[in-house]
Amino acid sequence: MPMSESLQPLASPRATRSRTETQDDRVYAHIFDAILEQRLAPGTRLSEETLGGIFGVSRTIIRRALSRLAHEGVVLLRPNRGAVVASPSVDEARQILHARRLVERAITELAALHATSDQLEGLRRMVNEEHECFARGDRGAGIRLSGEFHLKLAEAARNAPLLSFQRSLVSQTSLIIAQYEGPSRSHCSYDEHSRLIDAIASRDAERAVALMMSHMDHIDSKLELGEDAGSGDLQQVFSHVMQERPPGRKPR
Amino acid sequence: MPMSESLQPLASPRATRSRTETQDDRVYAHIFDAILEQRLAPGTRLSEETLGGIFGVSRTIIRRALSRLAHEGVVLLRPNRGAVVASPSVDEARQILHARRLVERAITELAALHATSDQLEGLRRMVNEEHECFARGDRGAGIRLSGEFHLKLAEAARNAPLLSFQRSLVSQTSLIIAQYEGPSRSHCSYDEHSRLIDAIASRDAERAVALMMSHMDHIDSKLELGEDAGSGDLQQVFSHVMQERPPGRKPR
DNA sequence: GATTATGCGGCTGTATACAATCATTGCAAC
DNA sequence: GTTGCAATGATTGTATACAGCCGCATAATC
Repeated sequence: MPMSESLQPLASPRATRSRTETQDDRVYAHIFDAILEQRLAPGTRLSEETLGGIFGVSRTIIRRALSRLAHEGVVLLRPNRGAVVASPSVDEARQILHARRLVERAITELAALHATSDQLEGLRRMVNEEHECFARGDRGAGIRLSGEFHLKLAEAARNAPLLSFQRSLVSQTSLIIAQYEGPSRSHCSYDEHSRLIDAIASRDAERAVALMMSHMDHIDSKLELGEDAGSGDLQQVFSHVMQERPPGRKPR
Repeated sequence: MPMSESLQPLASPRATRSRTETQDDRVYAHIFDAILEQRLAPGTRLSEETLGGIFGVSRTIIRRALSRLAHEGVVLLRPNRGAVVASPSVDEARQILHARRLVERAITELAALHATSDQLEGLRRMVNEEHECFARGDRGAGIRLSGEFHLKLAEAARNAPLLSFQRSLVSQTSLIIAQYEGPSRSHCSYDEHSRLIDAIASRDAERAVALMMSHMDHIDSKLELGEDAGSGDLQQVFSHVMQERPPGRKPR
């Protein structure tokens, strides 16, 4: 089959993407978004052949996309056993959130130094978009946009390695939120993002960092990363190691 | 050709590697080490076919290895134009070193909390090995081992995302050292590493961090990241954008 | 003589065929 | 009824064939 142009599933998930993008980027982005928006639950198997069928490309492309996703930690690649959507354990979640605090602090400081007015404008637009998403109840897109806000901020910090690390942390955080968010669901108050931008715009690094840290506290407090001490629910305890299975499963 | 066992070039570059490791890892490690030990200079082209011939594997494997290396920033993957050994610009170098300070601080604090005596033992052994390398004048292996020390430390910090980020930063730092190190070449004093271990072993996080930061200062001071203001040497200025060429090149 | 076409060689991008591996299921033995 | 084993099916790991792109070199033109 010579690379049929058919089956092109929906246009690019979001508007802003280069025209020169290659196939892999398209596939990568689609799977990525699907995971972050929870259309693919943690633990879901990602068969190369199936995905190849869906996107109309060969396994080669899918494989590369999965490899990238694995590098970012949103997909787990088990040798000879295929790929699954990652489901961070409570301990992993703590590590990720800890790392993220460090990075967010650094990024905030740098952004307060280097952010251009264009970038600040872009950030404000993004907050509005995020606000709209939550207003109309699109939780998945909200989580994703909230993540993209932090990514845009990282861009403003002008430090490539930090940006790339942040990308991986934000992705994984989104996964954690999707997995562990408590019943409150009030959510990443766009208001916090908004005030953060104000502080950065006025070049007040200290205040910006303080806001960011309290923002992080907020996120942590909404998660239910219990004490991990025997919840009694086996299903829950082994969720990070369990395969997904069709509802009616037989024990043996 | 069914995967000829021939051409297996030298055993694994270092002793400690799992038996279950796949071909990939072997190729990856070889190229990685070659770059860090400067047997492959920045800018060198890495042809898939050539490498495949050398290691006796197909381009598929080489491609994966190169992709991993690109993720870590030691290889630059130019679409349709092949891979080259990365040569960080002065600005990129600064970003990397900045990020590294952040990470090293965090890692040092965590290591002071969590390092086990086994890990401390391993660190001390590593410092000795490093010492021997410099003693017998093996600069390449010295740089590599010095990097591995910082990686082992990151392991002791028990934070997977930080470890993986550190891996990428250390690799790139090695590249920077190889590229920009001044004439002094006195080098990453193993003594500093040694005293750092002492501080961590005595759980004195504050002192450990102070030592680490002065260690970072030391590294910075040995680099010649000039003011970047017209060094006059075009070759140098455009090194990050320039193709490598055989010595006898004609202008047009 | 300088500048722009054009053909050629080498290399990468993609798809696919084949081999190896793992998980599952059914059967036999205890 | 449970446990261990072997065949089977599905899925990934690897190699390779083919197509397309890039850059260089030669050749043609102004």
